[in-house]
Amino acid sequence: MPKQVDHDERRRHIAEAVLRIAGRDGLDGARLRDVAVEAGMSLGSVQHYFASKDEMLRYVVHYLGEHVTERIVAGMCAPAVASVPPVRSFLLSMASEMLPLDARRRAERRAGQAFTALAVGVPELMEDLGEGDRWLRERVAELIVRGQRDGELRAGLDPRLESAVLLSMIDGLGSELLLGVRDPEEALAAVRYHLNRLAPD
Amino acid sequence: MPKQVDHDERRRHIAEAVLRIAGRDGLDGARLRDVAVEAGMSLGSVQHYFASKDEMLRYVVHYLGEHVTERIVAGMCAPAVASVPPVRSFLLSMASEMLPLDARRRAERRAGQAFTALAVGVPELMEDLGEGDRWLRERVAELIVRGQRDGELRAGLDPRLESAVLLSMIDGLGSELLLGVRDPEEALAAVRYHLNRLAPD
DNA sequence: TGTATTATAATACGACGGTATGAAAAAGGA
DNA sequence: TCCTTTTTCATACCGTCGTATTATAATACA
Repeated sequence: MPKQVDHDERRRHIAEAVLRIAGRDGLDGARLRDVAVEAGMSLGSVQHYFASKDEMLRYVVHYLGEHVTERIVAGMCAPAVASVPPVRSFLLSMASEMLPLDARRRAERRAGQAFTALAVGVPELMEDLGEGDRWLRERVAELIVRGQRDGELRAGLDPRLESAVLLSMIDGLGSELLLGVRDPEEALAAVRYHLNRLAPD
Repeated sequence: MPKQVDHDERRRHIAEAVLRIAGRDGLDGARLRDVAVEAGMSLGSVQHYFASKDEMLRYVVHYLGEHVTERIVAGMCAPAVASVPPVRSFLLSMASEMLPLDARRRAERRAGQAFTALAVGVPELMEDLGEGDRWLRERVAELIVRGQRDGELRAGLDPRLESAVLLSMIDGLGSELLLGVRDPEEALAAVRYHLNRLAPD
C-alpha cells in the first residue's frame, strides 16, 4: 500500500491558499499556479487533489460558507461567558465579527464577495452561500424574541423583519467598508445606534 | 477632412454593451470580442475607441457611476409631483429604485457589483464608485432633517446615522436579492417597516 | 526487500483573449 | 475628381492559463 495522506486536510490547505489569494488580489488573481505556490506545493499536486479548477472553486465556496458562519457563531458566544449577557451585546458582537474591520476579515469578505459574484446564476453555488444566511437569520430572529421576553427589547418589534433589517444593514456596511466609502467607526456607530433604538424607552 | 463621428457617443454605446454583458453573464463574460458583437461592430472598432481593455473598463465604471445616481434621483423626484409628498415616500421610491426588483435593475446591479469587486484596492476606481455614494448619503441626511422639520419624522433621530443605516440596509438587501437568499416582497417589507419606525408615535 | 500504489513534480499542449498591424472603405474639402 | 484623414475591419501574434502527460519519489504490505 502506498503513502497515506489525509486527502481532505490537503484540500482544506489548498482552500486556505485560495482564500488568501482571493482576499489579497481578488479571485481573478487565483491562478492555479499561484495557488500552488501559495500552498507550498507544485501545480501537479494541486491537480492531484482537484480534478479541475471549477471543482476546486466549488470546494472553496463550500469551505468558506462553513467557516464564516462558524466564526460568527464563535464571536456571538464569546461574550456569553461574562455574566448574563444582554441580547444586544450578542448582536453587537455578531456585527463586529461580520464587519471587515481588520485585515483578516477584509480578506475574508473580499474573497466572499468574489465568490458571491461568481455564484450569481449558478443555483448550486447560490444554495451553498445562501444556506448559512438563512440559518443566521433565524438565529437572530430567535435572539430578538428572547430579548423581548427578557424585556431587553421593545415588545412591538417584528422579530423576522428586525432580523432582516439588521443583517442587511451589516451586509451593506460590510460592502461599503470594503469599498472604502465608509469608515469603521461610523459603521460601528451605525450598528450601536440601531441596536439602541431596539431597547425599550 | 474625414468622416466625422461623435466619439463620446460611440464610447457610451460600447459602455452600454459592456453593461448588458456584465449584467447577463458577469464581468468575466465581457471579452473584447463579445463586446464588439454586442455593440454591433468589429473588434477593431472597439479598439479604435479604447486603447486598451483597462481603459474601457475604467470608462464604464465612470459611466455607470453617473447613470446610477442619475436614475436614483429621477426615481426620487417622480413621486414629488403628486401633491405634497412625505419624505418617507421619497425614501421608499429611492429604495425601490435601488433594489434589483426587475430584470433591468438586476443586470445593472450585477454589473455594479462586478465593477465594485474590480475596484477594491484601486484608488482611482474606488473614488469613482464612492463619489455618488457620499453624495447620496448627504441627500438622504438632508431629507431626514427636512422630515423632522415638517414633523414627518421623529425629532430624536440622528440624520447622519439614520442615513447610514438606511442606505446600508438597502445596499445589503440588494446584494441578498441578487443572490436569491431574500425575496423581493420581504425586502420591500423590511424597508417599509424600517421607514415606519422613523415616524413619530 | 521488493513491489504495487499513491503522492509529487516537471513539462508539454492547446485554446483563449488582449494587442498589434496593415489594408480597405468612407467622407469632407481642394 | 482626387487627396487626406478618420473609421472600420480582418487577421496575425503572443503571452497566459487550464489541462494532459509522463516521470520520479515515497511508503505500506507481502
